[in-house]
Amino acid sequence: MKLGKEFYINGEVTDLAKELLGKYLYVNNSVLTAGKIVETEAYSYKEKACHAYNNRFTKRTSIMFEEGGVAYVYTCYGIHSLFNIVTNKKGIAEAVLIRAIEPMVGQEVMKHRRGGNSDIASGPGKLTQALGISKKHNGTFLTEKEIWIESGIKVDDELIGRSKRIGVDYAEEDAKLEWRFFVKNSPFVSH
DNA sequence: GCAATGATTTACT
DNA sequence: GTAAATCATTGCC
Repeated sequence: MKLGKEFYINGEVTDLAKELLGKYLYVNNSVLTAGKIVETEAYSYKEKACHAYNNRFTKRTSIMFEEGGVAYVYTCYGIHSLFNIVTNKKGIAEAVLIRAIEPMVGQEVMKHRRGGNSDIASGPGKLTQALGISKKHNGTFLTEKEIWIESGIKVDDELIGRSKRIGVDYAEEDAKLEWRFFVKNSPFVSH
């Protein structure tokens, strides 16, 4: 069942990041592809690792201030597109980064998009490549029919791992926040 | 206009 | 384990 807007608007961003584990991410751009979310990270205007830290409002971050339920896609290291889900109410800049999925639908297409590599979506840049997500999806409503989330299996609390976020060492004390969530023992989380 | 720098991946030693 | 690839965004001049 497709998640409605209310899911993205209510609740703490860290709780949402955790709840997204086990749900299904669908992308339909000419071909339908989907996977189970197995790794996420939370970002908030309250901490330094976030692009919109301290309500920093630029052309890029403006999308994070929108109402929850839209996609925030941006380019990292000039090469990779990273896919985030904007959460919370309009004016509150928070988002969940999707870091890894377990391929479920359209695996052959995803593998082909990844250059035949069987390591399909174990990382934020890999996942967008496999699903065909690019910057043109920035601002896409997840309540529409191009990208959406469906409720999946509930991941048992005991199977949810928690750690510091990846690649945010520059964020000083906020780099220590344990805002990364992943499914324990899953071979599909990032390396 | 210009220089600095990543919410990464890949290939190599 | 380490390093190169590679460019949009940002902030400052």
